[in-house]
Amino acid sequence: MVPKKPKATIPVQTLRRIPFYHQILSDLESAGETYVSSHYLAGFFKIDDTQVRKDVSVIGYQGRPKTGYRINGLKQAIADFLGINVENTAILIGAGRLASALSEYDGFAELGLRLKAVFDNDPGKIGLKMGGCSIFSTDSLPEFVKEQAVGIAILTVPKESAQKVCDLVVSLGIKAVWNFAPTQLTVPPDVAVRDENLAVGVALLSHHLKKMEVS
Amino acid sequence: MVPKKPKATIPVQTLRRIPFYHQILSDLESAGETYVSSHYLAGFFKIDDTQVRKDVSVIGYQGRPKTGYRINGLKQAIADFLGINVENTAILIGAGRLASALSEYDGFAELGLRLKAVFDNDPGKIGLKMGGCSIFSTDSLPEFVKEQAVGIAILTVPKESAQKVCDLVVSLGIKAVWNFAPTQLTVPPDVAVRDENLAVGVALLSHHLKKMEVS
DNA sequence: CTTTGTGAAAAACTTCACAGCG
DNA sequence: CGCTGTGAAGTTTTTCACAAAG
Repeated sequence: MVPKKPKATIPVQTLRRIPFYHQILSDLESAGETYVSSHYLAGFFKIDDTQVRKDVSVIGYQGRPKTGYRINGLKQAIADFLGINVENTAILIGAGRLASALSEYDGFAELGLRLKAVFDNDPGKIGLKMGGCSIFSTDSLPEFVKEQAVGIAILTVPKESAQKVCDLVVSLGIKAVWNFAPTQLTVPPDVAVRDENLAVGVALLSHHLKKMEVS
Repeated sequence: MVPKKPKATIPVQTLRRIPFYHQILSDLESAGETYVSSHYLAGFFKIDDTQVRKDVSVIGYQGRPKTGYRINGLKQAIADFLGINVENTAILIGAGRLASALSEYDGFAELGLRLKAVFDNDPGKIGLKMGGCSIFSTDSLPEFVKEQAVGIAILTVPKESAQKVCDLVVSLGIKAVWNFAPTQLTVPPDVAVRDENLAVGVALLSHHLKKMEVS
């Protein structure tokens, strides 16, 4: 009779899996499905059904024996849990090709991310458009952040300037940094950084290939 | 007196951290440093010094008391361990903007990744160049893979066709898939998939922001 | 009979404590 | 001392076992 379990401490591994659930549920929804089982969801990871059920219980959703989880109900619960319904605002710093690819990425909207502005140092780029936003000079960044609420700073700058730019946005009060530069950033404890480090992908796949050779 | 410890089973978490060590070491090397301590490396993660030393021991490298780890020695050991010295060959499927951003990513070479060819279905793109490679028709993919050894297939196709393309490359014997489409792929157990899923980044950062609001 | 929910057991991962070495 | 290396202890995460419910 108690549908919600706030649960004080959320397992990190669970938190990592939740976005994947959201994506799988979106795909299922598009495919016209309405119910899904923990077993089906577990199949996408190397985990047991039970773990999926524990994860769902952390999210605060309840399924039904025999039928499983209502897809749109669970998807909604995940969205609430993650806060991706609230529409987070974001700015993009560094208007290179990666920025261009990201800004046109249609998944952003679905995840509640709203791109507000793009910044770059190159005078040749200032004034141009990217992903429906104008490109401004990085010099105007402090002013912009003071006027507009910005949730997430997306960094697509060269690795040499990544830490410097990161320090800047942190000093302006931004609490979430999404780093695409191939370098490790250091931030105060109250700021979250997500490193979208391509080296990890290369490394894991390369390791898999090497392991196969041996065995 | 035994410098190497092959160690049968490698902790997954360790495997995830190793690429980050590699990157940090590269940065330190560029900065002209020669030695690094486990304490320094631990500072980039929320982990203890000890864990770093365990990770290094898994890699099979030995440090020196008082001085720490030789940066280029450890970096080399990681490269050997991951197999990124061996130069893995890769092909890119889906010649969109993301592919363009990836193909010009200079970190690939440093990680031993060699892009061999780009494939796309759009006749308007075939024959053009991307990242120093020619763009071929996807129809010619089977033939290409038969002739050339391909380690990694990089998927930058729309999510609707991702699974289909994945099945194709798997059927051609490719054992490592790097998926940039926002969907979950299913593959046989001997094939490794790395999902470079942007939704995870949005979700984790969004959750952090929501958590801050509450507390 | 199938699938969720959950306490208990098992496994994996991290930290502690301290030996060893320069 | 300062820092690595490692067995033991502690914590977190996953799996097992089984009750409950349609």
